Amino acid sequence: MAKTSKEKSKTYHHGDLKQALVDGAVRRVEQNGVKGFSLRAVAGEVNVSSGAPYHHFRDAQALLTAVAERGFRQLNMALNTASEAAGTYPDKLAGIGTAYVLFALEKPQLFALMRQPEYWTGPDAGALQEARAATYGALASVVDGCLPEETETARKDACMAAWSFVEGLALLATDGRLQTLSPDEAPEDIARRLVGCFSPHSFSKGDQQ
Amino acid sequence: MAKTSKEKSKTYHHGDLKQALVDGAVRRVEQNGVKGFSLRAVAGEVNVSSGAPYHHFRDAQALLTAVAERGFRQLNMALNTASEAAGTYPDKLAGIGTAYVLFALEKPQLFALMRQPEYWTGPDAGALQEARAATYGALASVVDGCLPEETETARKDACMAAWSFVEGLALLATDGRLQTLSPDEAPEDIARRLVGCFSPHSFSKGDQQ
DNA sequence: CCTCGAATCTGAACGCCGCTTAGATAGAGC
DNA sequence: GCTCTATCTAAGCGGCGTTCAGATTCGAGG
Repeated sequence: MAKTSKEKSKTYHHGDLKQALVDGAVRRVEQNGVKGFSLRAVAGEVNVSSGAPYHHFRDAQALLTAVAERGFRQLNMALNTASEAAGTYPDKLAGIGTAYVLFALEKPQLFALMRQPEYWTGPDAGALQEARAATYGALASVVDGCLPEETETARKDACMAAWSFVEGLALLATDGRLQTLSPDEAPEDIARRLVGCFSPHSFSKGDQQ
Repeated sequence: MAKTSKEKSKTYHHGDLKQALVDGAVRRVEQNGVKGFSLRAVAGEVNVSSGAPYHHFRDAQALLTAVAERGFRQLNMALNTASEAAGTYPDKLAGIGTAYVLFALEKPQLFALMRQPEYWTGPDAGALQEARAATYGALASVVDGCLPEETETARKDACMAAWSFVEGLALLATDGRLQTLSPDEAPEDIARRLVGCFSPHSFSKGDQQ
C-alpha cells in the first residue's frame, strides 16, 4: 500500500522508500541546487532515519546519480518531441537545439547536476550512461541528417561541433550570460535566435577556416 | 619576513596568511577539485588554526572566489599571448579559441571552479567580475575583428555564438566527451581541429538556413 | 497458521566540516 | 614604553556523510 507524503509514518517499513528518496532529492535539487542538498534532509523529509537511505543507495552520490538519470529521461523526451514535431531536417535541428537550451533554462539546477561528470562515472551509473548516450544520439542523428555526403570524420566533427555549440548555449543561458546581449529580450528568445543561426554546413568543411 | 612553507610555525603571526591561503587553496582545487577542498585542510596545510582564515575571508566561498579570480588572470594572460602571436584576424580567432580550450584541458578542476556562477556573485566578487569581463572582452574583440560590417545585433550575436561554441568545446573537452570522437587522437588536437572549423560568418547571417 | 531468514529501518556514534566566540599574542603608532 | 588594533588560538556549536548493532517487519516454506 502506497503512502501519501502528508500522512504520518505509521508503518515501520516505508513501502517504497527508494522512489520517495529520488522524488525528494529531485525536488530539493531543483529548488536549492546540489549545494542545498543533503542526504539527511531528504531522509527527514520522508520521515525516515538518516541511515535508512543506505539500504537503497550506496552513498549520497548514488542518489544524485539517480536524480541525474531522471533528468536525462525528461530531457530525452523533450528532445524527441521537438524532433518529431518538425518536418524538414533543418527544422529538426533548430527544434532540437532549442529544446535542449529551453530544458536547461527550465530546470537550471537539475541541468547543472546532470553536467557534473562525477555522477556518470562510478559503479551505479549504468542507467545514467545509457540515458546520456541516448541524448547525444538524438542530437547526432538530426545533425547527421542535415549534412551532405562527407567523409566519416567530417560528419563526426560536425556532430561534435553542434553538440559543443548547443551545450555552450545552454551553459551561457543558465548562468545569465546570454542575457547580457539584450537585457530586454527574454532568454528563451535569444536562445531561439542563436540556435537558428547555427548551420552544420559551416563546420563540415575544415578548410573554410 | 616571509616564511617558506616547509619551516615550522615559529611566529604567532603568519606574516602573509591571506596569500598563503590562496596558494594552498589553488593547489588543493587543482589536485582534488572543489569537492576535495576544505577550509580546515587548507588552514592546516599552512600551520594555522581553523578559525584564522576568517580574518582574511568572510567565508569559504570568498576564498574560492579568490582562487577563481587567480584562474581568470592566468586565462587572460594565455588568451592575450595567443591573440598577439597571430597576425591576421582569422588566425587570432583560431588561436584565442584554441588557447581557451587548452587552458581548460590543462587545469580542468580550476576551470570547473571558474565556471560556477556562485563564486562571481556575492559581495567579494568585484575583482573576479572584472577579470571575467576581460576574458569575454578579449574573445569578443577578436571575433568582432573577423566580421564584415553588419548590424549591431548581428555582431553581438556572432560574438555570443563564438563564445558559446568555445565554452561548449571546453566543457566537452574537460569531461572527456570530445575524446569519444577519435580515441586515438590527443584531445588537444581534436580541440584544435574543431576550433579551426568555426567561422563567425556563418553566424552573422540569420537567414542562412 | 507458524516459523524463521532476509530485508528494512532505528538510534547512536564517529569524524569531518563551516562558522562563531572569548581570550591570548604580537606588531604599529603615539 | 604604552596602548590600540590586527591577528591568531582554542574551544565549541550544529550539520553533514557514513557505519553499525539491534529492533521491526515482510514473505517464503513448512
